[in-house]
Amino acid sequence: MKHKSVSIEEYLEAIYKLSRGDDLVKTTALANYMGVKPSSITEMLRKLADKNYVEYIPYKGVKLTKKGERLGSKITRKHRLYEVFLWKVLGRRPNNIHHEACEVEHGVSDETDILLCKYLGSPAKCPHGEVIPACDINVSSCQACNVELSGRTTRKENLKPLIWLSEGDNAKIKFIRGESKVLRRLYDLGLIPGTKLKILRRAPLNGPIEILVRGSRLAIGSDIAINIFVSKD
Amino acid sequence: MKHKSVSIEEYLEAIYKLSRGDDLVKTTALANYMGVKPSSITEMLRKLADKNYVEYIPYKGVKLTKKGERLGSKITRKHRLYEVFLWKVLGRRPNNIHHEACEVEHGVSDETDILLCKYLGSPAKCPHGEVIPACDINVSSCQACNVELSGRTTRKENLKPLIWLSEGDNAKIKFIRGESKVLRRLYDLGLIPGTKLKILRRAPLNGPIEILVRGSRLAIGSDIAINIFVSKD
DNA sequence: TGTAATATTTAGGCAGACCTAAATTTTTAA
DNA sequence: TTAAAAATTTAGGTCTGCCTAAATATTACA
Repeated sequence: MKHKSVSIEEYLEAIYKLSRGDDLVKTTALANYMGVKPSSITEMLRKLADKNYVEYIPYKGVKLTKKGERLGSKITRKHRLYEVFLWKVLGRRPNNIHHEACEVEHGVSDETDILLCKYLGSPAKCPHGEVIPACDINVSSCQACNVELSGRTTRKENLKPLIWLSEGDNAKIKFIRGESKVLRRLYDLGLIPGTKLKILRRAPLNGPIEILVRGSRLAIGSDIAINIFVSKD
Repeated sequence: MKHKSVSIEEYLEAIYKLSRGDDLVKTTALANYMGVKPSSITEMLRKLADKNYVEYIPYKGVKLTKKGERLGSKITRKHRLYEVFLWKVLGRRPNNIHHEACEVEHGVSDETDILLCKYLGSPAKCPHGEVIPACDINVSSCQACNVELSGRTTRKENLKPLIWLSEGDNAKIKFIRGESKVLRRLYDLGLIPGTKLKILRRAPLNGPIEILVRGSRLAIGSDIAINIFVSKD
């Protein structure tokens, strides 16, 4: 591998955003989002498919592979962490910072990603309210990350935020983000890494999510649910 | 103007670094520094000259115009401030961070530059010991910058750090960087913005600099001199 | 001073990421 | 169900920044 392509990362980030990791994304949607002509999208999708970042069905749409989702969510994460930095640390207003984050995100290293995340207190959302994806260190909580500093490995699975699941989905908790009080609160509810659950009902627009855990119903607010990352089964 | 070119900024940064703003830089020196073939350098220098960023004399070398120096020093500044951030705030080791700063520098906005500078306490050097160029806000000290938050204008002149001058040079102090104690210390020595001076003797390698101010000799350490920015006359 | 070594530029190509215009497929709705 | 509309892809360019090889200018030193 010689020189990582910034535009490949931009495409993956866009597809990640428009698909939430699931649905097929259409050429025109991408073209509008990225501000290029549809024909340029087609061309690039071919290239992404060649490199195994996406599954591309001509005329139908495109969706990320595991590999593409891994990179797409990583770039998205760097973008949003940098936005949080500009906002919380430097005091910038949330408008006007998106563009800067777009330019910088491709240059931020994985190491900076992790250190910045800790420095910012493992934030859950960017200044515009979007979920910050989980890191890819193989830990089950941010607390664990604070303890073992070296000898880190990488997660094999791509995790989804619980709040992205649909009614009826089954999943297993894999990672809990945030300060120790988040972890404790979830522990009290019996929601720890390894716990299996099913989505029963989703209130619209940031309302609570009803889930089934070990046979009993539970409603959790979106402010806490945003810190729960799962693997769908 | 449509889309600012990252590589133009990289060339200007390299020329700035290799020339310290003064001397002619040779094609081969640039080629080695930038890791491209000399023929690519020639081609780019032509383009830079067209855009009035450099004065290019074929077979002889190249040097920055005012405009080129302004941009070259600005990029260098962003690069080094970002390095200080990685080093002092995130705790990264100085080695291995240069590359990341190179990638990110072009995306850092002027506004972030200023806020980051304040946040870091107006640092004088990057982790590798290189001088961080002055900002281009039209103030005579960092203290002034803290006071007037809006209605800022831009300096018309490009300033040089005092420590870059040679024996015999005459100059005028235009800007003093750093916390209030730096300003006070220099004030006690009679070195305030507007003061004219002449370089009498430079000790090698970060030794003190002897200057002539209002008829009397004065020796200032390089740790303090690094915060004095002048216009050569 | 003249010639070999070195530095630099010129000429001609290539790859990436975009574009327009034309062709084709899919969708919509009469 | 089918024709018009919309979406998508194909074909053929452009522009940027790099490369190699060949030509030319400069420098070094015998």
